[in-house]
Amino acid sequence: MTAGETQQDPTTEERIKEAARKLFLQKGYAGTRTRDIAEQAGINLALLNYYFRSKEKLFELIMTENLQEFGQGVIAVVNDKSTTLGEKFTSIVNRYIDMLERAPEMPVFIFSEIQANPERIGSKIGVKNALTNSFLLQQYKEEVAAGRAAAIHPLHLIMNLLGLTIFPFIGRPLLQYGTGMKQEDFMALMQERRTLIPLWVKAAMETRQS
Amino acid sequence: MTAGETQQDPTTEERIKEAARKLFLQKGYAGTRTRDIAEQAGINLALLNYYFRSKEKLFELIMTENLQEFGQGVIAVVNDKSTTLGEKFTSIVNRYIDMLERAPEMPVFIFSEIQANPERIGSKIGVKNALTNSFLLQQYKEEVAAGRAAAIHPLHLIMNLLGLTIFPFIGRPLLQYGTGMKQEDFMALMQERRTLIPLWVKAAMETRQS
DNA sequence: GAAGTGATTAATCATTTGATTAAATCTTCT
DNA sequence: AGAAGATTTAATCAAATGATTAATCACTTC
Repeated sequence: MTAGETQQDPTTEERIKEAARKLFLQKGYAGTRTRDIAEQAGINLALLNYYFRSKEKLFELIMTENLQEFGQGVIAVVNDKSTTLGEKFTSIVNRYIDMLERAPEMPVFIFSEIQANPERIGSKIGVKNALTNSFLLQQYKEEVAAGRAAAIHPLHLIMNLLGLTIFPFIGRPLLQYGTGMKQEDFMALMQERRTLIPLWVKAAMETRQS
Repeated sequence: MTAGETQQDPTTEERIKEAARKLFLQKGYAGTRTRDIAEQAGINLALLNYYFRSKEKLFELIMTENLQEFGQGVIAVVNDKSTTLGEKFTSIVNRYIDMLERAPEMPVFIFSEIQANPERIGSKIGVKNALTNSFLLQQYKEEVAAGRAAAIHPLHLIMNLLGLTIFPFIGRPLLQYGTGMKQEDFMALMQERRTLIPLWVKAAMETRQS
């Protein structure tokens, strides 16, 4: 099994990691028992410690990967010199919606773990000042200078983009319950938002306080 | 101590509830130890069970109150016959920002508990179909009929309003870290959003796909 | 001031939970 | 086949944790 695994059944180590990812994302660190992970992975409890030393270590691995993936949603885009501001909006929205279709629990997982244990996270975050020096910011400033955008704090833009995109997934259970909407209808709305959100963010960028 | 407590020191029962609220909101159900609650409240561990029977019961109390308060952010507003659509937007935004200044951890708490344990919540939610029959919805339909709003699904509007308002608080630790921004600067942005968000939501409402 | 009642405490219980150990099984190489 | 090393298992440990109990304390009532 050692090397060159092209589409083989997953290694025991991978099975554990997969099970851990699923349960941690759903139940959080404190809400997940190592025994649940073992059962989910179909392995003996001791194997978890054999491969990953401890629950804590396994969690840190999962958390780091998720923070990484989550951060890439913006980082990979904001410094692209070859795209317009509007194209960046579209790209970020699409990246996040793609991601959230695969792992809708990710945002709640990340934000709740940060809220519960801010100190534990610190080191693992790679977004430090990713926005303040970005090319996106520069492009926005040009828009403002040219009078095509209102001079609001650029963090408003980022909040708008992420809030409009990510929040529906965070609030989905409640929103769905509050409207009696079915799963597939909800997902259809998310598809509409791929094109709507960039338009809205641009419109917001041009809105001036009267 | 029995009755007529006007601004007295809180009852033991209240102290426990306050401590529980604080810790549950921050750490979640699974992450909170009854001993932590007791310590935080400055009481003996047994008193928690004396007053509230069990951790579970105490949690349900806190959760119900929070869901209630969170739901009132929209429910109390959407059926007001005396306000315009725009006034409703402003009212909802201000209500949530007020709420989130008091309890910024509330959204993450609510959504993560729902995600971790959807079945336990079900009964406690009072937002069932609160939106589908609301007066706000009717007002929006009139705007569409009059050609003053684009004919998008009204849930988009709600998502926009809540996403723009609530998400910044959910993502605050990450956003703050990612920009190196200080606490008070962040809060200043939230004050700006009180007036900006209603404008943006209205602008979005009028945006048509080209 | 004794009895009664609710509030509070220290001590303890039973279970859960993360982790470890020692033995068993499987794999690989010769 | 058999030694060597990696993987897996069942059993067990120690600490943490939710809950209970029996005793003590504080206050009221008669």
